[in-house]
Amino acid sequence: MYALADCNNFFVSCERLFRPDLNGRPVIVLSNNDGCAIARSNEAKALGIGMGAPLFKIADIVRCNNVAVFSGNMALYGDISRRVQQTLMEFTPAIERYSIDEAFLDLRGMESADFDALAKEISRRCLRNTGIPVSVGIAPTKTLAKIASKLCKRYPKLRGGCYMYRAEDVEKVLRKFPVEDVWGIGRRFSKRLVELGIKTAYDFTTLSPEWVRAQMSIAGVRTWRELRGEACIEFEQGFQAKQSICTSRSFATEIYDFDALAEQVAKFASMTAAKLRRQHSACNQMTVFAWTNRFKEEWTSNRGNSCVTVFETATDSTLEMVKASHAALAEIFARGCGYKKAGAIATSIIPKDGVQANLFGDTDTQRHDRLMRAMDAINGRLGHDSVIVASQGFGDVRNQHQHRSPRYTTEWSDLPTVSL
DNA sequence: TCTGGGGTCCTAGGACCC
DNA sequence: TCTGGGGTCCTAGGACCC
Repeated sequence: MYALADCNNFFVSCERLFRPDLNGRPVIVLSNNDGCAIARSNEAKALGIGMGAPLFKIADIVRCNNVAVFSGNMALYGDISRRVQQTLMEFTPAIERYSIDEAFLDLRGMESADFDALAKEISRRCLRNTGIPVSVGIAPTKTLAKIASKLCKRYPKLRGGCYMYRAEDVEKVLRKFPVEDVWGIGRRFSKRLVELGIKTAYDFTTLSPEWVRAQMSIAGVRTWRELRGEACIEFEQGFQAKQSICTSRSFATEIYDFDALAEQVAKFASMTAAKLRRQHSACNQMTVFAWTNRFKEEWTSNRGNSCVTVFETATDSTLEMVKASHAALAEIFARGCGYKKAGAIATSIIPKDGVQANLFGDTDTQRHDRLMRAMDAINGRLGHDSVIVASQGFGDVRNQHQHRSPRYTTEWSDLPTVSL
């Protein structure tokens, strides 16, 4: 059996921890630049605010219904997420952290347990320890556990825990479960399936595996088998190094100036390098991209561009990556273009201790390593961006966060920024 | 006026090799 | 005049997830 623990409306629940007055009121949390609603309380969902709805399109609903609005506060959410996970660890060390608000638990070996009681107890203890409401589904496959946890949200009677295993019960649930809500069946395929009359998860399980394979490739077959009770999505415990690392942002206003954009891109490359070092990796390649505003007609003929840099030797050096980002941007930058979003992606990632030295390289890797260690140590103690590469610039922040709550649980003390 | 950020996996097709 | 077969690797694009 697998359990899925899914935090309800997670970002909203985090904000409410410190603002209990908001219980019962519609609340939303916004994406970067206060762009879209990316978390909604049940009250906000009931008002018809969709996932990803742009703020300007729901401005009237927000105003007329006294919706509480927050900018995303990832420092807070990350910390609360860690605390929820700590509570989950009280039940088993076999935990797969699937996202900031979801984790799978591997319950194999606990067959004698009363799983329905266990599901409810996990939920109860998470709420008690952290204040976050959590839906816990237990089932023989990950895909079914996801469905079981969704049932908890739909039926408060379940008290946060749902154990689903008997074939006839599963079938009863699947017959009513919309195919588009199944984990692994996204917008594209569910549209096609519904057009073919495949409306529920149960309908999907009645298709032939050959048809599913041909139409939806092996990922589709995996979902098909999981719904039929055959576990075939692996449980991934412990730390997994990322195979690609991306840092990107949209800008509040379009950037036309090369130097201004180069500063932003330098910042992204620098953040990507720091993330690489945090997981003890180095990358062989970096992609720099700069896109125009995809919602604006005038840019349909010029969507922007991207450029791949291949390093002679795999690197995690901020200096090298910032330098490369500048050169890459120079390759793709077009005068007269209004850039709305840019980023830097590290790919072809390998463990840092497996880096092959390059016979002909002229970078003094050991000096870079020492410098990066010092930089990370200072930034770790004094707050990130205490020491930066000068080409990142000191320009004002180009993002909007009008509704940011305090970083209640992780605030750095008010140390001054140190420039070296 | 205003539209997020960060990932994974699979497949098809081209380049290249012998 | 005639122009193979089999394999690997890489990349771009598309699907999915939160």
